[in-house]
Amino acid sequence: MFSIDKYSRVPIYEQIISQFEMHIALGDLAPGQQLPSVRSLSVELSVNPNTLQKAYAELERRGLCYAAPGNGRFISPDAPEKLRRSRQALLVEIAKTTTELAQAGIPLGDVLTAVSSAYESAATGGGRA
Amino acid sequence: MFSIDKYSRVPIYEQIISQFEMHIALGDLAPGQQLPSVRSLSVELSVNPNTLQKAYAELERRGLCYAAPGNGRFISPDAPEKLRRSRQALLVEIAKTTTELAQAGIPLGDVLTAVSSAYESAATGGGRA
Amino acid sequence: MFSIDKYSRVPIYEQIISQFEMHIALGDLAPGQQLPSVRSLSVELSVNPNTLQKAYAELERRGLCYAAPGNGRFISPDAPEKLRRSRQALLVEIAKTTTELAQAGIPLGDVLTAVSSAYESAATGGGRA
Amino acid sequence: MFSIDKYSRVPIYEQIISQFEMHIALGDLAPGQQLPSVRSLSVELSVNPNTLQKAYAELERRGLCYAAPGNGRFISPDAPEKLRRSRQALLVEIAKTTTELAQAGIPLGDVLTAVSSAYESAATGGGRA
DNA sequence: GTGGTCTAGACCACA
DNA sequence: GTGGTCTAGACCACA
Repeated sequence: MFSIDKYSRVPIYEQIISQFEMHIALGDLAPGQQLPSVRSLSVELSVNPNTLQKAYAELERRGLCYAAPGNGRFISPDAPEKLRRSRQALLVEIAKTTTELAQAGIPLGDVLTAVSSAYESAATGGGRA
Repeated sequence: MFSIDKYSRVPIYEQIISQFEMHIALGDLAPGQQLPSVRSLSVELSVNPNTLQKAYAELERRGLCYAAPGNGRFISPDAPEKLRRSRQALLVEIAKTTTELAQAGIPLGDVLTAVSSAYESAATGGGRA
Repeated sequence: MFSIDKYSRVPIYEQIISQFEMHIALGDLAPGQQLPSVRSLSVELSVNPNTLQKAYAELERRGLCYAAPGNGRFISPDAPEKLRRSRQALLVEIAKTTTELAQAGIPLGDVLTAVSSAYESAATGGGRA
Repeated sequence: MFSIDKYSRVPIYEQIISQFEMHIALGDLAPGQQLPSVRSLSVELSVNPNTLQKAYAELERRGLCYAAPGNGRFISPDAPEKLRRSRQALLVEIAKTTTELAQAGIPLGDVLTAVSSAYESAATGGGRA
């Protein structure tokens, strides 16, 4: 369910967060469902438990899961909703910035180039590239 | 010095902002120079004073001019530099947002579509549409 | 949740902005939560919709909320963080401006007077004055 | 008329600019008056001619003096006016930032401390400190 | 229903 | 005269 690229420039805990978010968005992980424990997943992914702890803490901070001490960690009831909204917020934000760039007279080509290259850096992280 | 298209889909106050920025960039409006008063320009352009106030407030927020109530409004001493810097800042900002979108799993195509369409709306405005 | 003093010298829209920021800082308004609509809140506070629109637009500009036209307005996912960062940024900004004032030869006393009086105007507003 | 502190953290060319501005503000240097040549002043102050050239270029960029090639350099007719305006702009700016800090709930004491310490750093530059 | 823009016009403070 | 705020109310796009 998860795959980590240890050689990517994208930090491992961010890779984990992204993948959890993706699985929540796709419905593979539904509200109420239990997440794998830090220990079991750290073994499965050959990742340091601290790294996983950091990823889980961030997911919690984002309200996507919650911990029931002694029982484990579960997907929040409104996790899919939260995800949808934060994507929407990001798209609104990029549209606004684009408007200002257009007003400032920056050519569309320059903007698209900036966006594409930022996307590439974030997505690949250049494992082999 | 200014021309407004009342039938454009680009809001009037944004048209005014763009044109002021252009004149500052070109040096037609130099630091220290006085801007036309809200009332006089509103008459000249046949635009409501409130609309002009909104445009002027945004220019001021961007640090391009400042108001001396009772005396008028003036181009900031460092307006040309602010203009250059804000372009840089906008490109940095759009790169950051793009990174977050990438991490959220939004396909590059969707991002580029959003950017292009926001750019189009800002730039054209379609006189007759 | 909100209280407006119509007789304060602090503009109504600034009172609204401050109170929203406070509620976000305190966590009363959490990321993703929907804000009251322009119209409903304008009725509740007996304030013109335009005035509220102005306050909401500024909150949005500060990245604390975003609008989904037709759906409503929501607290940004990273609003609490934005709030913290903007405080830092403001302190950095005031330091920069102070440096320029010092270089321009303005006495420290004049600067402190200007700052104090601006602070007073913003904070008090003098209900009965 | 000029005094340079070679051990200050404030760059020498900035010290020179500040002092020219001060003399213009006080009227010691009136519009139309000729500035000392780069060479003569560099000898008088025991400063590298390049440093002086940099200061003069900046004064020119700010519209406070102009070069008449072959004849020397002169204070601009509107130099005092320019100075007054840029000070005004800075004071307006610091008032605005202060207002935002007040709105954000930063105590006045913190703001005054930040301003004072920034002023100190700029003014003294800590020759001996 | 939601947000966004614009006009018309009053009123205030400041100089 | 200058800028700034506010109300009242129309109208648009979007869903």
